[in-house]
Amino acid sequence: MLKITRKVEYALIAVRHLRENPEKLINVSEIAKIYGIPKEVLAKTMQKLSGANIIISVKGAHGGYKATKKASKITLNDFFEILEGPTAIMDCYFDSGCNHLTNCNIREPINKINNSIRNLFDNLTLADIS
Amino acid sequence: MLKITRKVEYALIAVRHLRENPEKLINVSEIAKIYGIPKEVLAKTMQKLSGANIIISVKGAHGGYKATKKASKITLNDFFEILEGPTAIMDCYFDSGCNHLTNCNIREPINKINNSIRNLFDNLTLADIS
DNA sequence: TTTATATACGGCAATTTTTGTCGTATTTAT
DNA sequence: ATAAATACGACAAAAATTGCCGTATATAAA
Repeated sequence: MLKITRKVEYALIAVRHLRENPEKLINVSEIAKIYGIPKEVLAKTMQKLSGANIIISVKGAHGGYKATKKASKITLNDFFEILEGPTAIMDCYFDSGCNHLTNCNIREPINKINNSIRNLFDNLTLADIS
Repeated sequence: MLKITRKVEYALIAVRHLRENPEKLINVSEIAKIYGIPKEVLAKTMQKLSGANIIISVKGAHGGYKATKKASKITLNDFFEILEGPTAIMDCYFDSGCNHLTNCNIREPINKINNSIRNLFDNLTLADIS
């Protein structure tokens, strides 16, 4: 529990790699090969990051990706939410229904914990892990 | 991602319930009914908590559980680890192998984040959520 | 203009993890 | 004895994650 997904792990690795090589345009295959990541999975993840302007894509032969200036300022919380949706240790925080529990006595403390975690990730940027 | 499991959720609910009723001995069926939790799942979880001396079990007819004094001082980190093992956002932190990535560039930052999260949960006790 | 190489995107299969169910044994109050 | 409770293990079902494939589009270079 409390794990990040491989998708996020791959994305962190890729962004760090791009930021370490700010000049070059680097393609998915290259990153996938270096770190032993399945190419297609990484590709889709990169597309999401590109859509969120964390990285820039160049199509066609000799194309690839490079990190944007914005990248360094992205918080981990934003990064996670771009890839995985809202950060919360329990879904009931964002669902109104909470259909499993007819009578919940821990919603408030859970929300406090959620806020603490979100606060933690709000204060870390991609620059902090690159 | 970054979710706690139902097992932990159920355990938090149950412990809070026991702590709200410190006099009585309360059985699994009762808690399961009140909160709409599958009895067998909760039962197994309670057994783990009992093994860790967070709650006391009394067998036989009119048996049940009640919270120990120790319970209030248990940190969330300990609580989570009793039920789910080590707290870490990536498994590679505890595995030595990390067989998926031949060349990892984010291990250090990940470890920092792990430490931050563990620090957060080390400073919250069951009393804080009861 | 053709070819090779790259991103973009959607669907689906395989795997892993989580969640829930069942059966049996043991303990204890009545 | 019987009923009600915990203790424990095995397995089934469901959900989430992870990986793979096919196709479309864009672009550099031959």
